[in-house]
Amino acid sequence: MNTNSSYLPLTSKDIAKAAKVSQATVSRVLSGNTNVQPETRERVLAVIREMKYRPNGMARAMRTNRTGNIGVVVSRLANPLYPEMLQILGQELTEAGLRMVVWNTDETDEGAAASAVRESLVDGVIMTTATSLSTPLYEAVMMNAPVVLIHRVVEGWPCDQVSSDNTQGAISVADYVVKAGRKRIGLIEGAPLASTIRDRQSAFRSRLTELGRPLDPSLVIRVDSFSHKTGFDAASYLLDLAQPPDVMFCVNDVIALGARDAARARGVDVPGQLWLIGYDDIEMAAWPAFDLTTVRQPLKRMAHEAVALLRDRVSGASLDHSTVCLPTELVIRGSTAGHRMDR
Amino acid sequence: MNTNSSYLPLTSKDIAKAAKVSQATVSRVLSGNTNVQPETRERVLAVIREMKYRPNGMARAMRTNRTGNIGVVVSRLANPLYPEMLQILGQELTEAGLRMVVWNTDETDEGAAASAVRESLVDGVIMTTATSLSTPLYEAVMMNAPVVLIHRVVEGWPCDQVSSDNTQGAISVADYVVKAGRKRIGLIEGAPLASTIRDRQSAFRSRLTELGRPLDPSLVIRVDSFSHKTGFDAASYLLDLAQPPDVMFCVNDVIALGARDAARARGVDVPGQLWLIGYDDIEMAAWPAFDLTTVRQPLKRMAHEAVALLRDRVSGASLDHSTVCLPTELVIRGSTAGHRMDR
DNA sequence: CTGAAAGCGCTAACAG
DNA sequence: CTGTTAGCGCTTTCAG
Repeated sequence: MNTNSSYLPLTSKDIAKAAKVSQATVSRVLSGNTNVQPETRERVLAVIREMKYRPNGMARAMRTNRTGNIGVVVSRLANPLYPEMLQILGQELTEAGLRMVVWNTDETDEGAAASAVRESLVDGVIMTTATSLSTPLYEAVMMNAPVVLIHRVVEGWPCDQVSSDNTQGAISVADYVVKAGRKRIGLIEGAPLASTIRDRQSAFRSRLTELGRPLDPSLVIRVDSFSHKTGFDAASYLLDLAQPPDVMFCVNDVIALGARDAARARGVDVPGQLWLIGYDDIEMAAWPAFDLTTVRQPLKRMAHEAVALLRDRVSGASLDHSTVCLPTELVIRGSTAGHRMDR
Repeated sequence: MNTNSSYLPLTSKDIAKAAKVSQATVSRVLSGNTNVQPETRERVLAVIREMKYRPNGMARAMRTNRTGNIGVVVSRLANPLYPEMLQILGQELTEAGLRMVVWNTDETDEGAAASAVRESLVDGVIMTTATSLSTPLYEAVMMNAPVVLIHRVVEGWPCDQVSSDNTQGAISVADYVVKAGRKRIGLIEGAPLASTIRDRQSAFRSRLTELGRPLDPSLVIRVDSFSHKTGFDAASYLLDLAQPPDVMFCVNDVIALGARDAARARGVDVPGQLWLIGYDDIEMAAWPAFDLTTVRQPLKRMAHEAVALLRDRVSGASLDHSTVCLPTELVIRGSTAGHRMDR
């Protein structure tokens, strides 16, 4: 006869009683670390199993001052880069025995995350979308809340920061494009608020200048947000110029995918008439429909690093603030090479 | 001189002392609900602001037996449907003042989520990937843990379930395809474990039979997982048949996108030579590169419903278990209509 | 090795 | 309206 179909708010006290030990002993076998006589431990464990007891996490959290929750702030999940980061961060956190609470902020309001750290609802925060305008977060950082910035970083903030080398990535694109002899170089850029975007476009510009091929301002267009549609529209504009570019560098992949579709819609052959280069190497970039040359960020390593840093900080090892910057890789695909997938 | 650059583990007691009131009064102004004299309240609030105090969430959670965390289980975020669901669920939860903790299970192990409810680390769980094989979750449900199933449902489980009408959706596809006079009807199906998939493919089959156009088994192929690649491969197989289908129904959009790319890679014109139909209406389905006819699930309404049900259950209104099933909509795009985006 | 006892910071009666 | 008083379920000394 199964009787536990109703509520069973068991506590360690109940277990103690049933196992004829003190409540403290139950606690000891649960934490596993302290010395308990093997027989006693077995007896207690048996009762726990028998009664299907689970310790109350909140009580433990309150006592230990640690929830095991890590907040992760991403921006609109519509940009496939963020789901990918979430997936990877989730894996890393799970492996570390932590839970991931997600805030999806539409380019604004990381206040919720900042509050949550300050209220001890999460042990720390991994921030993928920080900018110098992230005021509530900045305050949290100043109060020594465990925060690590990943992907986007903010110079001067006293916290751990993990990024990839966006400057180098953009330089490799500039070098590639010039070496390939492209003449009319287009750029679809964005607001220079995020460090990633800023570094990419400014490095791209200055490298081109260095190479004696400064960007023609009429071939540069700025989008105010990152989506397939804005990329589509921006690329359409450039393609409709009397003298359209023969290569476009897009500051991220979503933009580039939109641009690819704009070319498709106009019957512009890629890479025949137009080369297209993105940034991030999201999964879709490799799909035959896009087959996009792009710059890959080492997301896995970045996530791993970020989680490690955050754990150190949460556990109070008050080391200095690290700034790690990992190398990127130019991934050449059909949107710039000679062959084409399109019929 | 800013002195709070160091740790400040303030408690309501500290505020009480500074505001010359009892600690209980501080608690009262924080919860806002109980009667406090306006002047007192103001004084306390002033001190709180002044000292930048934030109440300790864990202590509150322990007292109220409510964390404000809701677990959401999704499967591999590589399927764009899940990020979309996460985004929408996140919005709904945020609006309800709740936090979203995410578990990304690769088609397995929702055990972590089940544990978390049982340990009171989350108030409830929204499950998007349940199947009859989800044992740990089933146990949690049997113990009355607040769980709601969304998207995929499992017949017979005593918990709230929110789905869309996959049967009707598939029927509308069958009707559409037959009415349009397609002759060789292909199907890319999956393992019938998830209710969504099972309902779609079985309804599609039986409707075709009803219409006197039973499915030709040689035009059916089953994939063992859902990704762009598996869709690509499955479609490639069908297209390489001596007599390939002139329409393919894919049990979800990711598969269909892969199929679209397979057609592209082979130079098969869509919709000229091949019609393509997916299911879910993920954001990318509308991109010009795919322009996919598909069936839309009312995700927003489903999420809203699920969160509402979960809140009721968490707050202990021990109503009966609801099963809501919302209508779907056939969205016709270029992959079946007369025009084409491809050059 | 184990039990007794003291709280973690808060909410919620219960008196005044 | 406000203060006093109990704990929530656990971890962690401190004795024995």
